[in-house]
Amino acid sequence: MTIALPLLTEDGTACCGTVAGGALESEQAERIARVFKALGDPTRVKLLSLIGGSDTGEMCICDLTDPVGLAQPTVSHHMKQLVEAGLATREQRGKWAYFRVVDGALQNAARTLLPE
Amino acid sequence: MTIALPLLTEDGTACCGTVAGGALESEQAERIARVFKALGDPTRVKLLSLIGGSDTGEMCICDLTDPVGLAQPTVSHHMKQLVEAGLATREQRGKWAYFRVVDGALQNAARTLLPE
DNA sequence: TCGATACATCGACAGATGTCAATACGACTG
DNA sequence: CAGTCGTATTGACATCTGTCGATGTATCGA
Repeated sequence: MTIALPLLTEDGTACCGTVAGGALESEQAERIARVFKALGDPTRVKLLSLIGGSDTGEMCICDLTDPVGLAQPTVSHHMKQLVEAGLATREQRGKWAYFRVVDGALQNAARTLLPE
Repeated sequence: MTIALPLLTEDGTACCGTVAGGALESEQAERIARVFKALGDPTRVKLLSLIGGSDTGEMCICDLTDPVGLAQPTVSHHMKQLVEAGLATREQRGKWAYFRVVDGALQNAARTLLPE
């Protein structure tokens, strides 16, 4: 199964820019910043760690509201941010929406901070 | 219950041992988010890549305003954010303020995203 | 000493962000 | 079908953020 890599561009040449690898084009900087912006909120960091640390690897909103101590709409809002950043996926099963951490997404984000 | 949470494990100190309470989790989540918040702006990502990719490894504000296309106070503001996040250092030499990327800071940030 | 240069800070502003209550929507259940 | 449950959306609000012009501060050169 192939997963979209939010940090990588489609064109082969200017692909894979890293923060540590020299001057970045604006487009690459924006792409990189978009992911880290999603990681720039303590609630979202906690949400990702909760989901990724769960035994099944997936959690629904109702299981997340209590640990983070925020209202349901707020948690829903944060999860939407994470999904749009390519860090989480949403799957509806019955009444529940199950969220997972996208496999490899955090590794890809980390890679943009390391020297090439 | 103690879970190995890649995002919440401290690199050196007080790692994942006795205190896996919620309060400590929040504190670590905040510390992690603070760094990524600084990386969550395309201008700051570009600034870091410019400085880190320069031949001397350091640049002054006057050399940074043109590449990012923003006014001097704005660049100064962004560099302050990066310094406060621990990602850059500032050194005054004569009229100029030279900024460097903190050695190992990006690697440490990356490590908080990787599995233990 | 005077002017120029490099930078930080201030004040202001528009826009983004995090939060919640209220509400709407969809799916199950009786 | 009616009601309940889990989520998403909306609207509202306070706060934060990015940006710039104007101004203050320190340093250097003439």
